[in-house]
Amino acid sequence: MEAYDSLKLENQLCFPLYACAKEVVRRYKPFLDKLDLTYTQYIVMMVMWEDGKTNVKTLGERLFLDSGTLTPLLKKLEAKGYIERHRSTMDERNLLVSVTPSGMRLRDQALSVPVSMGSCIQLSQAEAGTLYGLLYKLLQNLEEAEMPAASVSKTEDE
Amino acid sequence: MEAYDSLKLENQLCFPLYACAKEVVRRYKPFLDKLDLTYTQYIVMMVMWEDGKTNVKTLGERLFLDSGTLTPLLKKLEAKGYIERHRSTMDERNLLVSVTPSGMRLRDQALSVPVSMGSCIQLSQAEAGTLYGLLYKLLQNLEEAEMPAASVSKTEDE
DNA sequence: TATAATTTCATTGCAAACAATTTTATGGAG
DNA sequence: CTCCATAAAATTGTTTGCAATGAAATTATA
Repeated sequence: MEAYDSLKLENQLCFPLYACAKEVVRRYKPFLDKLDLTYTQYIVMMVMWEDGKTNVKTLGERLFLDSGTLTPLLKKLEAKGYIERHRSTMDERNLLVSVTPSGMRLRDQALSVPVSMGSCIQLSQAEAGTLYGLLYKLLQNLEEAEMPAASVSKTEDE
Repeated sequence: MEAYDSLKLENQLCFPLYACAKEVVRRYKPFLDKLDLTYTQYIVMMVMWEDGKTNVKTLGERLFLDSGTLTPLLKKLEAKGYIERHRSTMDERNLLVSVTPSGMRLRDQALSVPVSMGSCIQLSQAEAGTLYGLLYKLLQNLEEAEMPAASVSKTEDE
């Protein structure tokens, strides 16, 4: 047990998490290219297909993205004709985002994407379920922990 | 069971993976700021601390990064004085990267980072182990699957 | 009601990340 | 030795991603 073992890449949980996410998104690209979507645009469209209409704030909360990322991305989706952006008349601070008919048609083409990706993942139902559960648990833990105090002195772990 | 259920965000494995990775990296920021490192620079330094000397290709294979990402990043680390970059005299295509004494001193400051992050993650030893195993399994599956067959129709020549 | 605080989105600046291309170097095949 | 394929980095261009800040609308409060 060396003094610096905790700094070895293989002892990190975050690294396979980081690498996996990156590689999975990269695997999506060939399939999403056919829809003229990037991965982030794809998950935005998934919310749009489900909800039909929302605003930037709600979208950001669901996807863990902020307006700095969403604003230019939504403009691109609008330019492609998949969504529309309008200010709410009730509260003009809100930007309402809604799917267009063209955007809804895209949904049918997108149906093949999860199927194609499933064959890349190659995990059993049980493994995928376990992974899914742990990731959402971690996501929840992170939210509860808020942002680190940056001046954390010494926390003992078991 | 709707026809479009497979396109629901909550039925995706990739989304919590994507969101988790992003949020975890974000939680690193306050701690890494003290070392004047970004997350990607941090994992590069982890390899440098372990290996002392390597080249861009090997670094990229370990971290799943290409030269387009590494080249500017390594220049920044060099500007900070943590590493040095030199062409190999044996094969001038290779760029050798080595850690400086200043870079090695950084290692001691970095020791607190995994400790601090552990308290954000909040998973039991068993859960972390399961997650770790599944992520590496997925990573391996992705590598074996190569890039999706979307446009791979090349006949092999001898 | 005037103004202060909050909310919502947009903007700016910087650092990834990667595909595609280019540059330079090496290693054959003839 | 010349020509060509391969290999390793670097470069270019586009899209994320986020912190920090700004602008406009709304709400709360004195």
